[in-house]
Amino acid sequence: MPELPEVETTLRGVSPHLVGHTIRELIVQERRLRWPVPDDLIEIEGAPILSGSRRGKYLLFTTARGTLLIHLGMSGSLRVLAPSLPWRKHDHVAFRLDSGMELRFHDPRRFGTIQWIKGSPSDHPLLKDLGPEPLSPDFSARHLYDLSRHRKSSVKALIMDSHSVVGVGNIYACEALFMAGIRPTLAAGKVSLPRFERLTSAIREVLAASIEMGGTTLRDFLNESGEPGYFKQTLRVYDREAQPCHTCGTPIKRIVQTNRSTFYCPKCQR
DNA sequence: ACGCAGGCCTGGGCGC
DNA sequence: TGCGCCCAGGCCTGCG
Repeated sequence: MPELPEVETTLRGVSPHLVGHTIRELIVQERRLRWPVPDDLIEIEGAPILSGSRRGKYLLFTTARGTLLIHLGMSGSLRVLAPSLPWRKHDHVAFRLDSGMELRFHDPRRFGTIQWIKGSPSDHPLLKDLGPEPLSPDFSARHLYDLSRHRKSSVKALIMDSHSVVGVGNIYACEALFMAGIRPTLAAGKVSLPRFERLTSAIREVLAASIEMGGTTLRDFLNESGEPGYFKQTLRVYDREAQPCHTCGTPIKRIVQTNRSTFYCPKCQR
């Protein structure tokens, strides 16, 4: 489920339950995630959580001893619930809190990650080379333009590259390119500065709007309602192969780029 | 150095 | 109903 808006929604949902609280007990049911859950994560027991934040799709919870990093991969989710609730299949890790609740990590495909970072998170290998946050002022048309000169790969690959900008997954890459009227296959190096202006605006817009809608999910977040219902209705090209473009009626095309599905309108996107 | 396919996993949907 | 195949919202690694 998680693209950036879902990660942000998750952060907002779990943070109030974690920040200012202490993890009393760590329970690891399955340590085989993308990388093994590290042994020294046990150090989190007894250390009050000082803050929660997000960097790209990474969730960060800081303590005086270290930082808990969680990535949800393709299928991960977090819930705060009563420890008495039985473990579902694919519940892998639980953090028992002093509040009597627990944070539970669930991930069928196990592409997710749980790491324990000592020292500065921004120096961590997973974080140190990340590009700007799409909703921050550091993310600009000029930034993309400068990065893209002489790049022969596609503009879609550029915006999905976390060195360029974080948090733009396959869905929102497709959607933003549609909004900007840019053909996903276009070589990044051939996109003009004005077109990058449109593209950066579109990326900001689609992510911000989606986070807004994540707000609806926020309320019932703890009941594991899971999938936000806003999704399908909002999407203008993603997963709409052969269906008419909302703007011009032309059938939406599906192609494969770098092993991922790309959806676009062959008429509106040039 | 750069760009891309492969691989990590499970589950859902489809055609036969 | 069952089986095999394809596909999936991410991202690191290693190859050419």
